[in-house]
Amino acid sequence: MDAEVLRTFVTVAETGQFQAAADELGVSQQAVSKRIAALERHIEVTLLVRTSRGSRLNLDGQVFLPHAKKVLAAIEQAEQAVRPGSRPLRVDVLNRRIAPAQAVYRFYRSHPGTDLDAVTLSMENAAQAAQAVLEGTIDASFRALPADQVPAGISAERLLDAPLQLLVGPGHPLADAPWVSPANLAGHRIWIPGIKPGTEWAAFYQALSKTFGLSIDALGPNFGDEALMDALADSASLSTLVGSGDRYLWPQTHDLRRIPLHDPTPVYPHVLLFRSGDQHPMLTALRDHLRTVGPRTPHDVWAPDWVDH
Amino acid sequence: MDAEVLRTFVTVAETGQFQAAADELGVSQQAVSKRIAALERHIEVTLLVRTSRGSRLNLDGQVFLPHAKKVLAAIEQAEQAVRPGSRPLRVDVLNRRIAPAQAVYRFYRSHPGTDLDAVTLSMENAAQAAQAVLEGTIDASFRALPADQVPAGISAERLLDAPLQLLVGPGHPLADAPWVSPANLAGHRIWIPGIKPGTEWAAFYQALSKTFGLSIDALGPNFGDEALMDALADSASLSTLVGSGDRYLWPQTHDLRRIPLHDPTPVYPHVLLFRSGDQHPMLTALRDHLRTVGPRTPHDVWAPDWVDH
DNA sequence: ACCAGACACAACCAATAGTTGTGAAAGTAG
DNA sequence: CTACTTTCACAACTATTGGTTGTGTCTGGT
Repeated sequence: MDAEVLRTFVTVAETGQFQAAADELGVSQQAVSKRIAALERHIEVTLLVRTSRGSRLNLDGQVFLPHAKKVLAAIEQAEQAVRPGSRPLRVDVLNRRIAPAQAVYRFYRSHPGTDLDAVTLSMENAAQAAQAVLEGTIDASFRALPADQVPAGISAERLLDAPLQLLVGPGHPLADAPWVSPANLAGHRIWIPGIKPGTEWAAFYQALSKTFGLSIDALGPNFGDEALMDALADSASLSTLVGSGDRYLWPQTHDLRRIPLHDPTPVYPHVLLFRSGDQHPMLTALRDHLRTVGPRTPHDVWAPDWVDH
Repeated sequence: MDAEVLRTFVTVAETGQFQAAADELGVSQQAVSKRIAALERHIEVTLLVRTSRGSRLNLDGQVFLPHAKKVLAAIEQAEQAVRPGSRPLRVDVLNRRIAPAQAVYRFYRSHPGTDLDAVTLSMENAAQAAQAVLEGTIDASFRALPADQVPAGISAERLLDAPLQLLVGPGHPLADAPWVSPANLAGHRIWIPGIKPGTEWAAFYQALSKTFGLSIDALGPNFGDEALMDALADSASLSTLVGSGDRYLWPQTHDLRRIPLHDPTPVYPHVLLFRSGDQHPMLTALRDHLRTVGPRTPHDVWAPDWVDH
């Protein structure tokens, strides 16, 4: 039972002759004859009355015709359902609080009619996220995956740089500085709780530390934002690093200060991972959008050298 | 897009591995692999994630699976729809007033749950009815078709003999006879209006006339039963021939007499025409029924020699 | 490190579906 | 009534497809 055979039958039924159906389908009349014969042999019922001036449906043919059309419609629907763009693009935004989620949300707002799922995978590290993309669990993921770890079949495009800012309590020496260079953070205690070893976060902060000679304490479990903010507010020496994108997400209840970093500006580089050759129009639009909006700070930016080549 | 391919996909999706699906479908693992690959190539989307411990559906596969099942269900339905017996048997009973209609009705009553359409075709003659059967417009027809005119592909079985009776007015010489031999009708005026030339009726009455030396006036249009009954009631010499099966259908308003014919009993032989090899269970049941009920008068019966060999 | 399980690739073979050429049947025109 | 046209079917051939077996690669477990 082949779609082409059913299509042939429907065409013959509608045109009333084999030759016309053959022309319409772009095959020879004999091929149509064979297909119909095969169909009739398969269902063990003759469907058409052949005369010397065309063919008409008999009773069984009249019964079968709507069913054949229904099958064809179902096939059409099935093919449609998996056509690129007919289901929402599923993007892993890492964490709803930070830059990728905001970027995707802005994209969603600026593209009316888009259908898009922003999800947060509980993936340990970027490699696992890449695997999830490859396996089709999600369509794309914002991660900081080292270029040499991008698996075959996955494309990676650095599309979103999130500048880091220093977050300190009111008693911190840098509390009133307009900005600070990362090099000048050497010696300061920087606490970034909840970074798991082996993740791209760990690698990122390790690279940052090494480049600027910092001592970042990025171990231990995630104690929650409240605990961190409490600690910052109480301490005259403790600081942490946050993405500038999540500005409004940190409650102002603790009178914490955000100090921009410049000269250079360390950015957390978000690489969009997606299946190579994925034709989903929403994916193309998202990439175009991010490339156009240009969230990547153009000059005097630092990022780990293992991103992008 | 082939049913077998979709079935394979569904099986793989449900078993979780190619090998198990292959076993279930009775083909090799490689064949399953090829089929899935062909399907994915056709819809230009990968549906399954292959791992070393089986295969799982990806997002597109999950979307596609119910559609594939729906297509298979539609195919199943389509095949079911034309399976012998899934639609009512369509029998041409020639004329609702006479023997075939009654026989079919009795069959219908004695077979609960049967689904059957008794129709009256406006066919000029038996050959056309046979053609209609052949073309599948109807499934069977009760006719008196000469055996040598049965077209290829049609089977004919004489299943119903309708004995003729003489219908006369009260003033007719035979009005009070308990029965009469057809040979004794020679010389009597017999009027059977509405017989068209070239039909099996005309041939039947012609054969009857010739055999018993009768003079049957079977020409002219059908004036309607009322006109015929009026004429019979008024005349002391006019008679007509009717089937015994339609006994109760002739109103008794005219005080007409029915005289049975015997020695021999002329019967109108109904041959059931149907497509050779038709598997419709209702058709088989109808034939069995008629053969068992045995409407064919067993002895001393006359019928034209061109029926049944 | 090795083995077992799972899927893909390659080579080969049989069956299928297409092609062209031709024929029979039946309606149509001269 | 014959010749022509149209329609579908059949036959022979070919190309493609879909199946098989044999083998390879990858991965997870022992």
